[in-house]
Amino acid sequence: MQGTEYGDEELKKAMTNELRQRLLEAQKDSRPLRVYCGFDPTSTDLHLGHTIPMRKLRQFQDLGHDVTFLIGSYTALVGDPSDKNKARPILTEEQVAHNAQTYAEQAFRVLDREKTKVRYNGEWLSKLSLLDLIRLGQNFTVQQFLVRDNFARRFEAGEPIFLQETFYSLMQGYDAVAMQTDVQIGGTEQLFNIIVAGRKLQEALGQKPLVGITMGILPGTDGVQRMSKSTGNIVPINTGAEDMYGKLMSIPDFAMGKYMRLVTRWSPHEIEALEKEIESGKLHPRDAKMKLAFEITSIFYSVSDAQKAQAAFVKTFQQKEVPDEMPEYRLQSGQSVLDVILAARLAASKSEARRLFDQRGVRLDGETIERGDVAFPHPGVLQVGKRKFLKVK
RNA sequence: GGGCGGUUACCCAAGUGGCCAAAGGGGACUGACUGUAAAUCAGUUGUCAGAAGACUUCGGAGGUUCGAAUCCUUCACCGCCCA
Repeated sequence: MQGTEYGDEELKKAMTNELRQRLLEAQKDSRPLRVYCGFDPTSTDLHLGHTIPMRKLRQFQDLGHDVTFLIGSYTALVGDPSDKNKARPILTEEQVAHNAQTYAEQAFRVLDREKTKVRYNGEWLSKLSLLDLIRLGQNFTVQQFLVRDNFARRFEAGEPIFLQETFYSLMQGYDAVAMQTDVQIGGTEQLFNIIVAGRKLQEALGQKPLVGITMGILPGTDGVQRMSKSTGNIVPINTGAEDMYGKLMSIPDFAMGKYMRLVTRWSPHEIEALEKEIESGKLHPRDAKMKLAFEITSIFYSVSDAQKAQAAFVKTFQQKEVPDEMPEYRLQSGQSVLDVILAARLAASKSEARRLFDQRGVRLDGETIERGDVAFPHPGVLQVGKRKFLKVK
């Protein structure tokens, strides 16, 4: 149960026991457990935070269980209140469809394509009638929802709680019913949806309530706030090995433990051993972080990609040399340095580019260029900031 | 339906007629240093202009004023209380 978090010891014990029992039963009946985790396609990029439950799915998969990657095509229309302190904007069906496609592809960086069922919850949710929905709702009271931490906080703070947000839990609970789920995985913020809604509906509809596994929350690159696109601290999956490696090297030292526990394939013993080595001074924190970055990068890319990324990192940031590979740009006559930076999109606007000059962040073959409005001196390697390189020919 | 309060830049959040391109925090970016794109320290963070300055921005539209994010009207959305 590495990386799980329930916020309540009793619950953790209960779920651990139930899972154990369920595994035994399944073994006796020689059938795999039906395990799923739902992802709402609310953006186009999956990031490391998303992959935590995905990796738990993968573990089940590797143990021979029946894993479903559920795309919340319908729930995304409603918007999950769980991971926000305010309601999410509601997406259109087109947006959802588009995002859903990109999600499934990215998911296979973690999951075994052959063994994974990809389903959309619109499959069954779209068929529910109003009466069905009412019947589902009869299993819950408003008070039960108000107790939920996320709602309680917003209620206290006088922030909006939309009625449709309560449907969200019902819908997710119904997913569990529709798939006759044995085990559901999600982040800790899914506790209510999984443990309350899912289990309760299953029981009400004559199914055995699922075992909920809730995973700890991964902080973003700032090390503190939850990884999320809107706080701008994500490590996207489809970002390329080098960028992923670099972004991981930029997490604060104190966040390494969480990343090791939640994202790597390392065992608890290995992690403890590493941490001891760091503490005793035997292992340099930087080297530990490099191991971490290497491990995580190689999960999503290949080992050789990770090696390349590491080599490039060492070269550019530790030895401050020019990387082997970089985009090229063909200089046109009459272009100033500023023109080149804009044309190659190394800065978002002229003002931003100017600031970079003022801050002494622009170099050509190692020589700082003080102003942007001069003609491009000569072909060479243009460096903008720490990590943007351009071979100008 | 009535009363009151709110809508500010990437996010959170101050600002209630000129000193506001708009405090503060987060994020992001740059530099120094280093142990790394960590930590720490310093700086930057609307656009355009070499500087002076100009232009656009504070939910939308209109208005008052020499001058508005700040006042008025109206529209939209949200919260609270009452029904």
